[in-house]
Amino acid sequence: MTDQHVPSSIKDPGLVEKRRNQMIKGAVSLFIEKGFHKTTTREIAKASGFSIGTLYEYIRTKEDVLFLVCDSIYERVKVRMEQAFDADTKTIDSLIHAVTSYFQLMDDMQDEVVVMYQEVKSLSREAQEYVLQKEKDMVAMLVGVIRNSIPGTTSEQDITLIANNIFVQGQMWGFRRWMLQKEFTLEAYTERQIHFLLEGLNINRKSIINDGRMS
Amino acid sequence: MTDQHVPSSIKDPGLVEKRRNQMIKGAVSLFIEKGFHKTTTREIAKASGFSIGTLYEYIRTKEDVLFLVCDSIYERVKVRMEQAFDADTKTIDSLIHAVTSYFQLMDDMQDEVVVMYQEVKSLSREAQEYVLQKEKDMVAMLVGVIRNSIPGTTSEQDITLIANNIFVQGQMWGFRRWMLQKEFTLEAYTERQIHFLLEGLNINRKSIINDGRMS
Amino acid sequence: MTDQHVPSSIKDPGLVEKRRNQMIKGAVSLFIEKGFHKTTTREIAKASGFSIGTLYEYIRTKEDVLFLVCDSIYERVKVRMEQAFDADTKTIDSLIHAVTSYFQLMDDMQDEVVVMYQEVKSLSREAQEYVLQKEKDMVAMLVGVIRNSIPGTTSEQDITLIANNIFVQGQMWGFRRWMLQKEFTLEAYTERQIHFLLEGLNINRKSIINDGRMS
Amino acid sequence: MTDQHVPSSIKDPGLVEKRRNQMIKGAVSLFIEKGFHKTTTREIAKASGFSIGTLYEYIRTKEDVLFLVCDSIYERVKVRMEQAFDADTKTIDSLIHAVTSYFQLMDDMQDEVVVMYQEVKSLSREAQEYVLQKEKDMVAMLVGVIRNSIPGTTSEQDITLIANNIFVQGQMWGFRRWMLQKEFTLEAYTERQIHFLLEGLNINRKSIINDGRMS
DNA sequence: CATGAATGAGACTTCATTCAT
DNA sequence: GATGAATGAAGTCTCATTCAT
Repeated sequence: MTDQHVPSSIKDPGLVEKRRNQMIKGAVSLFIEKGFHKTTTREIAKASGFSIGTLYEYIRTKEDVLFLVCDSIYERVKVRMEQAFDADTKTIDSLIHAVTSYFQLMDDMQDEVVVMYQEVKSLSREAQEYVLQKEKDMVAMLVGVIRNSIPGTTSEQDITLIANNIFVQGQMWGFRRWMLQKEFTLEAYTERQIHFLLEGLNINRKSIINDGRMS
Repeated sequence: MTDQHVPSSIKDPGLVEKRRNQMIKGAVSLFIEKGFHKTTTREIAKASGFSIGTLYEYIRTKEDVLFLVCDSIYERVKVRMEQAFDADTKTIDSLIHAVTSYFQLMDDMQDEVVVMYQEVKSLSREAQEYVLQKEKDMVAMLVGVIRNSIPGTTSEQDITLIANNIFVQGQMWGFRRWMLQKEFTLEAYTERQIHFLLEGLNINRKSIINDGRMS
Repeated sequence: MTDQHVPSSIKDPGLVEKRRNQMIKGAVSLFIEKGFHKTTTREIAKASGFSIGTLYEYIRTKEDVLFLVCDSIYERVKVRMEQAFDADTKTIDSLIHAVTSYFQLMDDMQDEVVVMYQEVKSLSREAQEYVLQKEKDMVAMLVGVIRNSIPGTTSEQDITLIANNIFVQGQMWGFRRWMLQKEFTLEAYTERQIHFLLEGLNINRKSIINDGRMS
Repeated sequence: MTDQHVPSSIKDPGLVEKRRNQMIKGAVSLFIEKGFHKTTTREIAKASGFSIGTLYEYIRTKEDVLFLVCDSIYERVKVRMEQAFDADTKTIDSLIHAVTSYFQLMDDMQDEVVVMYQEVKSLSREAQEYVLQKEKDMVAMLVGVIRNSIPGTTSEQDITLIANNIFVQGQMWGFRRWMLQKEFTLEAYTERQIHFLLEGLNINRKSIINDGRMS
């Protein structure tokens, strides 16, 4: 869907979406490689496969590219989280599944996620608040899963804290890869984090063996 | 001590240290306010209390300022961690004390820590590796405390994981302040994180009441 | 009549004229509002009611638009001057009538006239000479009226000078509106200028009351 | 005197004045040659004898150059008018002298004056109002001379009108040079305009021969 | 040692013009 | 004939860095 937050001079919405996707794809890899500030608009244009003039038909400002990139990453993460979290079962397994899926997702998109968190501060206050909301939505999803899966005695505050812990543990798999990915496979990392999570909640998990791998 | 990694044309080491401290102090607040890339060298010079010409007597490039700033923050964090972790006691209380002290430290220096992690990627590869080593040292300190404090049956891998978790939980207090610091006081945050930590380790903590507040 | 000085790729002369009239109308108001240089061709196209592609079917360059605009203004001024100056009577009243009509005209078209004189220098030398000729024609018309209306003892040089004075006094009503139109109504301005004109020529004007208002 | 309306990053006011004078000199000739919009900042820098970077140490914006140029021209005109108008004598000769001097001035500075009036509209509203005030001051000077020199029966309105007429007649010597300077010498032009001026005022001037030429 | 004026590479952005549909 | 997406030359302005004083 065409992002209505960044106006374009091009009228055809389908074209706008297509070109912006090219743009995001090109920009993400550049941002991963050298960061937002060291990437020039000409490089973005070239990596997107069109001229600098064309680039500016689809955005107003270099910062718009960053916004589009961040928004797209958030969106992709969110969509995949929604897919993974839709289990109706209210068992501990659905929490295990959610965490496993989320960690897998953070592994798949680690470059994007790392870049996004490093550069988001370069957005305008407005734009930052916009993406912050998406972040809150995602934490809320995690909160929902946890609340459904564990004994009702846990306080809302504790649930929030645990959700944040899980959220950040997913991110740290990417941010601290130089340490963690030398010591753990993703599977081992996931297993141990879930272990401590459940122990922390005093849940006598039968088995973590039959957790599903997410699609 | 004068940082030997950044050469200066000035001979007097005492002067170099003095000027660099002025510089770091000025630069940190600018970086916190507007980030490294949006801060100009002129602004740094002015905030440091001397001219642009003088600034360049004490550094070679703008990146040197960032390095000095990151290094200084790491150093301050490390020093305070060493002070807090020097307990010889091998009890669970020393872990509790260490975590509490560390979280307090992360609260005190949250602006600096946030800035440092956001900008460190702008350093050269060399410089990044240099500061990464400090990061590893700090995690190692945490590993040491944990290993000393808990039953010997815990695997080294688990200890590493727990150290990383604690480390990141300290950082997230600053990074996610917009969420956490609305829901928790530092004390409550600390208490609950320690609670889940010990539960996760199946430690039947007597009391967390007598944890020391660090200096 | 289609202006043959600016070629068009469109064959149908009626259409060319129609489109160019739309174009001139749109462009004039833009030029009045923001000047030639700050007006973009896209804005001209939009104000004209067609697309940028279509605009370029009827002109070759942006400068052509300016030429068309200047030419159109000159033409409109000239036509109205011809209507007002066609009196055959060789009396002082026809001079009074001519000046009155001309000032009225300059009042009606002050925006256009101001814009034209401010932007004409942006035309090519050729185009400037072309419109300069129209200017000369208009002064010549004034010269004709003066020569016919006043005693034959006045030198040709003086007549030229007076024609230029009148010409410029008409323009200054628009150019210096911030001063003159605060102090004078158009009627008062006209009356006093004619007064000094006739006094300067030592003409014992009977009455200025019966000067005609032009259509 | 350093123009306080355009801030500079250079601290030494003497240097600012010196460099700005270079700048104005270079810019005026470029503006005369090709107009403000077709002159690039790089050309201005080169014509001023310094680099583009240095240019921007002394101004914020290209428009600042135009403002400095217009202000400087106005100031030079005003200073010379003050010198020429300072006569205390309340005779018709002082009017004659003033007009003669003013026309001479407009002849000397015709290029500058023409450029200034053509480009002043590109200034911001603020800046336009600032220079407009100088224009008003100059007209007021003319008004003062006229009021002192002619019989007291003339109305203030008429004096204003005459002052504006003289003012514009000076300008038109430059603006309409393609016509006037082919037909008149400056002396003849001056003589005939003064002739009509005095006749218009019904002043029986003794002789215009002994009018002073201004410095 | 300190200063700050000078430099110019290079960044972002605009916009007149073209041309395939 | 009409459209509007694509182009890229060129413009304004910034800022890290140098060096004469």
